[in-house]
Amino acid sequence: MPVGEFTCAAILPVPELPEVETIARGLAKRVTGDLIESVWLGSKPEPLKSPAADIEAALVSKKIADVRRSGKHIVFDLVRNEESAQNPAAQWIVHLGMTGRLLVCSPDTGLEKHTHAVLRLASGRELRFVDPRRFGRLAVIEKFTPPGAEPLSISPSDFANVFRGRKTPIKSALLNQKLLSGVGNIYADEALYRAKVRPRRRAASLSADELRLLHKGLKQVLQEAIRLGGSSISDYVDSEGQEGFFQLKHRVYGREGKPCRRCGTPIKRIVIAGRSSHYCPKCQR
DNA sequence: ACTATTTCCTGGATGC
DNA sequence: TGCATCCAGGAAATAG
Repeated sequence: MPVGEFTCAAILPVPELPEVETIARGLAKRVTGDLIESVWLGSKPEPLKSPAADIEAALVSKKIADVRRSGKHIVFDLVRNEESAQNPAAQWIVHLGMTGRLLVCSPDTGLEKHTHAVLRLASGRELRFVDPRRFGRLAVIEKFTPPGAEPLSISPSDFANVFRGRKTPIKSALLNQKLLSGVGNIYADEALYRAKVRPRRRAASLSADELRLLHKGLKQVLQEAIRLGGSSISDYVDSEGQEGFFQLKHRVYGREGKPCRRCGTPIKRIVIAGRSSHYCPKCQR
């Protein structure tokens, strides 16, 4: 499956901030204004963070006023049919975990294995949640607040403060959703490469310059990935879900042993807190 | 208050 | 060919 410089993650990436952004935009285009007529929730308790009855009660007879991203969460603003979009009665929160997908399809489409939720829409279509590995989560809440700061809007000084005094490796700090919301394994590695910082460095040991570079590199790589993902939204076909939206050329992630694009040194792979981490031993210090 | 480790879960890849 | 084993990783739970 790996094709050229792309890893298999290019075909079915674990959704991080840019992927979730792309998915939320695609969903917003397709289901905004639609009415949820009924809800089916499968498989016992697993993917449900709220009780099934609560989810059903919150969704049924609500109109989807908006779909957007917050961290790695997809937020559906729900309003009662006759009400305006201004004051959502509730929010449906979807976390895709590693393998979660939201499909908009015709009711005739065969139910995929591991389908955990089906929303029947007034337009005649269905919105389905499929998640083989079941790390994804569904919840309803009045008003969602992300645990950490948005990497795309945090100020440089707030960004620096996030890491102040932290002894944990910078890689782990980047992955900590209570600090920053939305950064996953791929973009953490890619941002550290751009900042020329090794993933094992203690977060607190980064200089002001390195923190500036890390902030800039993180924003750049996230925006680039959103841009590339966004360009393929127009290719969405109802039955296909969110396929093929990811086209970023990784510089380190999944490139163990391959030459650094900057200096040719073989990229190293190490494990930090159980997560694979990739870096250039020459460019990153 | 932090930090590190373990656990959940399944499909795909690998090895014998 | 088939079966066992390993590995991927987001985030919550647990332990220190």
